Amino acid sequence: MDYNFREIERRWQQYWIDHQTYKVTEDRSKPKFYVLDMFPYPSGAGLHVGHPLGYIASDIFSRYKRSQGFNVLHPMGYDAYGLPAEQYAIQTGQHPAITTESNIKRYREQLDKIGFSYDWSREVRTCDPGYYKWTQWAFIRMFHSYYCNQAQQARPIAELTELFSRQGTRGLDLACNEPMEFTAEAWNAMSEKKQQEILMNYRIAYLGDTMVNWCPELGTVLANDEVSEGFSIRGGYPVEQKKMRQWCLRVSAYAHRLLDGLDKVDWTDSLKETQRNWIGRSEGAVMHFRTSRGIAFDIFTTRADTIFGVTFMVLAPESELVKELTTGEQREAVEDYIAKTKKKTERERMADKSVSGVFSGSYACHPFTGEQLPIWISDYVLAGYGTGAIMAVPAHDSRDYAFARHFNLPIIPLIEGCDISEESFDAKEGIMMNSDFLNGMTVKEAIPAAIDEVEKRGIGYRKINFRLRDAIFSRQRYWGEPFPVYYKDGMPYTLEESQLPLELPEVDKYLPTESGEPPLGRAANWHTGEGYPLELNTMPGFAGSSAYYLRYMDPRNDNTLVSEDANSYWRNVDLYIGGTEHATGHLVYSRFWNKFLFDLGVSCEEEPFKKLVNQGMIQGRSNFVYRIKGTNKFVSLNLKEQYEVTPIHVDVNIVHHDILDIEAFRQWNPEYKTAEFILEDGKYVCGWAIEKMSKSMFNVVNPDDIVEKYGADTLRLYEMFLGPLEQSKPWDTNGIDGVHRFLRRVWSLFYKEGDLSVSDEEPAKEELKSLHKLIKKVSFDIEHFSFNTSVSAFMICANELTSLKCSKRAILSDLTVCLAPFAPHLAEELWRTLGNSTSVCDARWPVWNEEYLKEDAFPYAISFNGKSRFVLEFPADVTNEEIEKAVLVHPNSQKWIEGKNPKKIIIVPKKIVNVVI
RNA sequence: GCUCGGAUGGUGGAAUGGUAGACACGCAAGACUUAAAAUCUUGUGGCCAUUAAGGCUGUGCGGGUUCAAGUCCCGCUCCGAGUACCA
Repeated sequence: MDYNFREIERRWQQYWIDHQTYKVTEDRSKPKFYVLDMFPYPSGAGLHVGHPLGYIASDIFSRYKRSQGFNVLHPMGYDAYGLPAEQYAIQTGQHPAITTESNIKRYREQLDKIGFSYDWSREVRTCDPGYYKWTQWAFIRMFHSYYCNQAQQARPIAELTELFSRQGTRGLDLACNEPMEFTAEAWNAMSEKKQQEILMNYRIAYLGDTMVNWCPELGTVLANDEVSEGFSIRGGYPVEQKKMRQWCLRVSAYAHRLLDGLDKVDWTDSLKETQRNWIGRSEGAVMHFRTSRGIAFDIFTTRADTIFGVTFMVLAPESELVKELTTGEQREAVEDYIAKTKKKTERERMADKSVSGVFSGSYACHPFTGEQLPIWISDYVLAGYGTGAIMAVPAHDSRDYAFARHFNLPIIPLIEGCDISEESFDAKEGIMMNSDFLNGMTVKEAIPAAIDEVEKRGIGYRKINFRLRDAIFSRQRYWGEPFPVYYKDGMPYTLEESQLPLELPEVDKYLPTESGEPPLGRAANWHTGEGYPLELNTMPGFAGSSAYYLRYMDPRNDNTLVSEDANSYWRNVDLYIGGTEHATGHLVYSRFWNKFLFDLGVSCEEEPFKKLVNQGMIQGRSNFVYRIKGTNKFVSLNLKEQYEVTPIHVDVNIVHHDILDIEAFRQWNPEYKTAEFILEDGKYVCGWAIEKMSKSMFNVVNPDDIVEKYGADTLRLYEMFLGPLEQSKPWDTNGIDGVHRFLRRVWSLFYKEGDLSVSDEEPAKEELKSLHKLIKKVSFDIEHFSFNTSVSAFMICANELTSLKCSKRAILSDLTVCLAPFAPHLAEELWRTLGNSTSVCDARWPVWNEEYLKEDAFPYAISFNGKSRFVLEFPADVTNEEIEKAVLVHPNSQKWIEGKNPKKIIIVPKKIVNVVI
């Protein structure tokens, strides 16, 4: 019998379905382990060979943990809301739900062929009402919560109303959009509407006015990457910066905890660093300034020490202060400037390094010297960070320097010996000068000293600023979760939790309405029972993916997002595998969302993902043929220099080991039917290059094809064998034969000349050594996500056992269990072949025995190296004297030392012997 | 600009500070075959030597620490990824 992988894989996949082998329950008799993949967006193109890389790794890990006695939760689902389905709907009129459903079906078929151990009974889809009910529920809870900075916790908004009516804002430290102060009397005297408006300033999910890329022609907000040079990429319509009332999530309130939490998780340093930069903590001070006409405003600075170098002030063009501070004669110039900057997207403003700005006409008073400082307006200051206003210190900030040079403003150096003739001196080092009470201090001493003085004089205070901004949560789109929100008297109110889910309504078209409202504006009866209009925006993509890992714990529960029972058992994700591209998106939102649910007591762990591994991208390996210009003649790679040629991408599926299948090429495209070839050694050799895997490069390799040709087990092993999991690497089908050969070699350990031949004899020493070397190595490698080297270990073991002609049951049995996570189908088949009646998935992971790994020769010479040294291994308890004696009598060393008369034998730790001649 | 990675044969890649190049691809030779494919065996960093045995050299570049460096430290070069008027 040959290794018939098609038959084997079909049979056991069916068996696993029939016996629900991978279904898990909250079995409290076993320790839990939660292994999660980032769920995919089911795109129309289906899976290519790069997608399953992380899934295979997590599947190996899950199966390994299971065989170690853990109760493993390993679920899968779909991030089903998304733009491509909606765009397809706009073009074809097909409902996005239908497109999504058929894409999911295709994904599932492809995934099933690879033999994953998912518990599909727990599948979730973000577009399923039973699922998004809980996305909407979390939103309602965020709406009805505020963030208390003192307690560092989200609290019910009802508690805040209570506090306001008792003490006003006195003594409260709250996360908000704008700081407010009022007394209890003032609060109690306010109208209901006014109170609601004020509460909006504190809600965790709030309606706020934020700057967005607005495209009037398309009637929608666009993301930065959908805009180029002031025009929409789709359609080429003008885009402007517009302040719009949008739903936002107060992620910034959690900045501190999001930052601190990074110390408690086991992620790579680079990913943590990316998040730290994104959260962007900076320590500094807020300082109060006052114009000569008495208008007060605040700035934020991290360099309070440079206060005596301030020569002007700058406001962001969007700042509220611009109107107030612009004087009559400057009004026209200022308005002109603001109109110009408005046209640019934020991204363009960032890209455009040229200096621009306009004088406001006002002057600020220096808080220490009383000097008059001109107030300018420039787009190099961002409204969204700090207070939207800065004190400019041109000598020690490169941006201020460029601005001062451009507009001929004074520059005062503050650090002894610094050269500011060509550029500013930005480094935080040196001795202060020109700075009154700070003179003579180092910069590091001067920063706190300056802030102390500022606080003492009451002209400012210490402040930690975060770069992290609140998340804009509205989209003017159809294919997303509807907000459980209606409007009454212009104010938003949430639906009752019992009214959830609020299902996505049908619309006639998936475009904005004629009056520019989002697509939901087309829905009939889109209002509450009382006739109040419902929210027309939908939620963004990250809404549904923010808490899906919690829902997997209890996916069919209709009463709560996750029961306390299930949550207290599964707790959080022990291992999360996915791409780095989510570092500042999903992985921030998800952590925020979980912390909020933690504050609510719904999630019992503060961090959702304990360990996170980023799998690398698999790139494509493209092949080229070379057409001689102006002909239909193609020349082989190494002869192409003799002609003038055009390289043309050729489908990698008709190329083998860079040799073109000429017949297939002629069939591939009618244009090449009559193609002629100039061959080398009778073959057409193709060129190659590493590029992104995409249809247009003809380098997409479909996992289905690999499974069909080599089997799922070969695909799994080969994807792991390609290289380190975390590294990006090109797919190259060329090496796959080696892995396939290995599996056949394993098969032939069991089957000799077609017949099963397994003996019950006691294993020999060498066989045990080979097996236990494998168990040790593979156990270690799986724990360290080094799957490529464990595949190598299997190959070495199989080669050794083959040459030992091993067919001992005891050896083969353990080998099969080790192989099961990697090649589950083959392992299952062989396991049954050995006479087991239960699945290999239930077999226990073997434990290695160091006894078998010991070397028996003593001393054991490994090698000679260079002129004066050789390496010997001794058991640790051997004394140096014994070693010295042994070195001199050992045949290998004698042979080497012979005639050279060693002067000295040096034995260093780890029992390395150096012989000095 | 800043941050984080990386640089090892023809290729993908192995090496708790201890035989550099495991394992695999490719290539070469051989066996089987009418032939090819498949399979199996052997060889395979470079240079020199070859009847042998062997020798020299070698992990991007330059230093350093160490009995011992691909690995640790300092200074460069190049490549990749992320991020960026964040005051």
